[in-house]
Amino acid sequence: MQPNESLHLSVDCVLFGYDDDGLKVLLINQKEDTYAHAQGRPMSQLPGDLILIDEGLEAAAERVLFELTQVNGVYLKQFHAYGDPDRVKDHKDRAWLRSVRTLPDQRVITVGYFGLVSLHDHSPQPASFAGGVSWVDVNEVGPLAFDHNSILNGAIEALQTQLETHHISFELLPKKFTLSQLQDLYETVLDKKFDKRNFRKNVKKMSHVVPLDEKQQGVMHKPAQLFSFNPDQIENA
Amino acid sequence: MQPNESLHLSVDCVLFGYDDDGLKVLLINQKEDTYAHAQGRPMSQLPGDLILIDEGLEAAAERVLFELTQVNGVYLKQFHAYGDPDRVKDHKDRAWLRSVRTLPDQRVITVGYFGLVSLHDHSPQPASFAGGVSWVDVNEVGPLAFDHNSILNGAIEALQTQLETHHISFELLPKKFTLSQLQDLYETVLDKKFDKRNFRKNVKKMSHVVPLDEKQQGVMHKPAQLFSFNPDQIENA
DNA sequence: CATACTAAGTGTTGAAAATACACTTTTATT
DNA sequence: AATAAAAGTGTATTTTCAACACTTAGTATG
Repeated sequence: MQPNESLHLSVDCVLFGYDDDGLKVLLINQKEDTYAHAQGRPMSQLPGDLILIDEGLEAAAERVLFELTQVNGVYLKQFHAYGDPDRVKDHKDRAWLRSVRTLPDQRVITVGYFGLVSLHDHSPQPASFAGGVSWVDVNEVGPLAFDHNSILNGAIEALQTQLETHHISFELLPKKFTLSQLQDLYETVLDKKFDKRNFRKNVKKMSHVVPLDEKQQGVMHKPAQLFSFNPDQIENA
Repeated sequence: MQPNESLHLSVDCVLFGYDDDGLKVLLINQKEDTYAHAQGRPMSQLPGDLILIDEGLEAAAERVLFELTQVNGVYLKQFHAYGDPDRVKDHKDRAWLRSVRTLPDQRVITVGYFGLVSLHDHSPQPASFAGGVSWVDVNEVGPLAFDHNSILNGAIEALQTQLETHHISFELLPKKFTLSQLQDLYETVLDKKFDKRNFRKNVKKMSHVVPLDEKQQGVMHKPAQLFSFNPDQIENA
């Protein structure tokens, strides 16, 4: 039983951002100049980094996210660990690795976390070191570095199942929202349509969705009633 | 961003075994003599080990399982990674660590897998190196080493949700089984009762459960019809 | 001030699924 | 032949899910 002398561990964060425009994921664009004298082309990738030696996994995910988005206290959930021995060995990824890692040939196991933010009210300001940072519609994500496309897919699946089993929708919505916004969210994330009346019937049964004494403003149609989530009623079990 | 020079990664396997007697989990009893000249008492723990430097996570889980049970090709599923920096620092666990690890102070992150076997027909022969190995009823598990009690709980939860969403029950049953055995399995794992007639109605709708031209033998009551699973009909999605 | 535009909001009906419930049958044993 | 033990079976009720179209409240425009 030989020990694993030399093996690195990282976290990768799939940060989902939602607004009326759709579901986005935060991607990092590798710096162009990394590739000035190397083969390969800059690609996008998920925000991730090696964990610190005394840092918990969730703490690492929070730190990486904060460093990249300045956002704190978002919903974060581990969904899968990726440990293929060759997952960072692909030719296309070597130039970038050489530019940022002291030991670019080292095997890296990564633990995937997905995070949820609303792009409505607190729009996170992506800190732009290490190349650009951008929100990309989940349906328009091109090829990513490493195995990040499968990590993204794993995160999307995890988000979908959790949206149906846990009460997490409010993490993606503004504090005050309309029922149409809530329905759009479900339709976007689960990629299916719901009947408006049936959807509203179900919402009325959810004790954690509470109507406010307030209406939408500045819209050129019948203003919708606003709702919010009652944190006391949310069982996150 | 200091790198994680020195950090170990292991897999821990929660191997569930099922028979008419209940749901068991495979535990390893730490060797008594490890503690001859040390404080602390021998405890039970989950089978787990450091992964090899070129080994995938799932491959590592398969290897550990094979080394401990001689069983190959069992259903194995990753469910969670545990990375608390102090998870192997507890006083009670130090004597054992010193006896088996070259670097007992090293932080270890572990990835949990759960596995399923039927104790009915192929009863795995626990290889008995590293102390005894035993099947313990999941409801009678005492305090385990490290954070293995929470890992076990995580595995039980994962098993429960997967039993309801995926078709995995046959992994825990003999190739030929009765509907009462199937129902008992569901009741044991999910810890709730089902109505016999309604349960059977539901089973009849499952195209992957097929009746055989064969009956139970040697029972002193009406012999039950035997069923088996049709692998072609099982969508593991 | 009337009209048009836009999305909000609202109930009912039929079909399907889930639940509750008790007696008869088949085999082995004595 | 009687008994014991679990297998096997059907119906009625309740609940949930699915399909479906018009009216309302506000803003903008002529």
